[in-house]
Formats: sequence, structure tokens, C-alpha cells
Amino acid sequence: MSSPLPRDPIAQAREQWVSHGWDAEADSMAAITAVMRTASIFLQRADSILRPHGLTFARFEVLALLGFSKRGSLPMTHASRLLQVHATSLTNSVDRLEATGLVRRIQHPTDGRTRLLELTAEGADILAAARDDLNEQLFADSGLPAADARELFQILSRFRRASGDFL
Amino acid sequence: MSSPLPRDPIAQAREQWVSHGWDAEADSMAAITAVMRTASIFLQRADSILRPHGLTFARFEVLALLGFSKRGSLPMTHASRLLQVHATSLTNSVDRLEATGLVRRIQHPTDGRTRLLELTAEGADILAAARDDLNEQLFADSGLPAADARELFQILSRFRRASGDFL
DNA sequence: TCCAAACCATAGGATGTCCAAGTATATTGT
DNA sequence: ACAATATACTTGGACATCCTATGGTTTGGA
Repeated sequence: MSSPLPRDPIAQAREQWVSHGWDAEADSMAAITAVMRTASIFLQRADSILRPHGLTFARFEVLALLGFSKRGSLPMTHASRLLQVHATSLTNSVDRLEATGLVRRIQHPTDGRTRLLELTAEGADILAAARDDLNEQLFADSGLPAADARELFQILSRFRRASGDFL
Repeated sequence: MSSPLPRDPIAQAREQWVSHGWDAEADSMAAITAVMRTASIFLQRADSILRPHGLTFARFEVLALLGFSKRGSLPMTHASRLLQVHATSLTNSVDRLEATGLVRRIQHPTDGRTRLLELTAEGADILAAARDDLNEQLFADSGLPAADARELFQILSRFRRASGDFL
């Protein structure tokens, strides 16, 4: 996006916070801002790796979830809960996945309200290729040292649990 | 958005990764996914706190940056580098801030290409009120224990530096 | 049995992010 | 001095996310 800045802009913001007397909130502000910036970096990398496959990270996550499901199909609601996005966001992703033939919406056998999502054969192929690329180009060389990745996950797990993501 | 899930969906994905033999990538995948989910949680909280002020987190960040600038004004490019977003994203935010009268675009004295951003009096007032609310309702009670916030910031700082955010 | 309440999925609208192009202005090299 | 190149910002388009509202379907209580 641009060449490296001479100073960490979040560290600068933190200093401003302290010098205005908001010492108590400074660490939290810096951590939260850093989380948002880091997410943005990862999202850009992931999307750029997936673009040649005609996917985005959001759509990849849908495919990956379906690929792991035992029965091969999942209700929209169930999928949106597991992906932790709004039902409307999932509808959006699935619209695009269905338009490109990677996913099918099928009727639920007994509940007329529910739609089941199912991977198509092509969806399964693309998922496999995209997953290999993500593993090689992002996860295997994420820029996070192994110990940092584990510690990061643990800190965020505590936070997510505390914030009501899971029990 | 919904009631807590019985199991952490990211931990479940991690298990799937391991059971498919992608052990080496599993920790990294889990950490990255958790960062994205956490960012989304914080963004929703921040936006919800700022909504009564007619702001979003993106627009708040612009105001906050201007509020800290010594000279009271900043070129678009400089601001977009410090906020680490694309120039087009900043254009979008500034359009809305200007439309509501919180920010002004003024001519650069010598460079005809450059626009300087300047807080209006009303922008400064709203910034102060919004910042107090964010400090009280988000940063002071973020759900991150103090030690976790510091450790998190340090891990992410190493990562951001390594990924070229700053020197 | 039957109607109200709950639930599922989608449409519409606002915002944000990025990328690719386009316009205007500066700077640079010959 | 002038043409080529670089920089600054905006426009238009593709996607993602959320919220609110709406149309079906199912369920549960009177």
C-alpha cells in the first residue's frame, strides 16, 4: 500500500492517549487498534491469494465449512452461526457461490423454511486448490512465529469466550 | 448476534486442520481466524458506541488523527498513510465527515494537488464527546485483562513491523 | 383447532475496503 | 523550455458487513 512508516502509528496514538491523561485506557486502545490493523493485513493477503481461484476469504470460509460437514450439507442458519456472521452476510456469500456453481441451495426434507447448502463437485475442487494455496502461501508463512501464534490464539480465545462467542 | 455456541468454532476448525494432516499450518490458521473474528467484535462494539454521535470507527479515527495534529491540518495522503487505509477509503470517510460539517477540505498553499483536512469547531466537539464514550465504554472495559492487552499489542507489533507497516 | 409468536431466509439500504482508471498538478531529465 | 514521469485525489465498480423489514413456515398455547 505504501512504504513503511518511520514510526508505528498505533504506538504514536498510544503516546497521545497517555499524554492526554487517558493512561488507563491506552493499552486497551492500542491493542484493539492493532487487532483491527492486523486483521486487515491478513484479509488483504488472503483475498489476494484466493483471487486467482475466483474466491474471497468470506466465500472460502463457507466452502471450507461445507467441506468439513459430515453430511455434506448444512442449513443456512447453522452455517451462519458457525461462521459467526449475520444471516444476511451469508446469504450474500452464498448468492455469489451459487452463481458461480460452487454451492447449491436445496430444500430441507421436512422444514419448509430451511435451505440446505451443499458443495458441488466443482466447489469441492476449487476448495481443495484454494486451501492448498492458503496453507502454503499464508498459513505456513504467516509472519507469526509459532510461539506467538499460539499465545495470540490463547489470548483471543479467552477474550472471545468472555465476550460470548462460545461457552 | 446469537447465543453462545457450545464449542469454539475456530478450535473446531483447528482440529479439522490437524486431522487432515495440516498440523504445521493449524496454529497459524487458528490465530489468523481468531484475529479476524476479534476485530469484527471490536468493530461492532465501537460502531455501536459511536452511532449516537453520528460516527463510525473509521470516521472517528480520522477525527482523532486531526485532533492530534500539531498544525490542525493534514494532507489526505499523510492521513491515509497514518491511518493505513487506501486513499480511496479516506476519500469516502472525508466525504461523509465533510457532508456533516465535521471536517473541511482546504487548499494547500503551494501544492495545487494537495488537499488539507481540518477539523471544524463542531468536529472538535463531537470528537471530544465520542472519544470520552469510547474510552469509557470500550477501552476502559474492553474484556481484555491488562496483561493480555499488553502482550497482544507486543505480539501484533512484531508482526506488523515484520509485515512492513513501519520500520 | 386456530391464531399468535417464533423462526428461516431474503430484500433493501448504509458503510467500509480495495482495485483500476482518470484528471489535475508537480517534478525531473534532456 | 518541454516532454516524460511521478504524485494527489476522485470516480466507478466489486465485495463484505451490519441493520431493519418482509414474506413464508412451523410451533405452541388457548
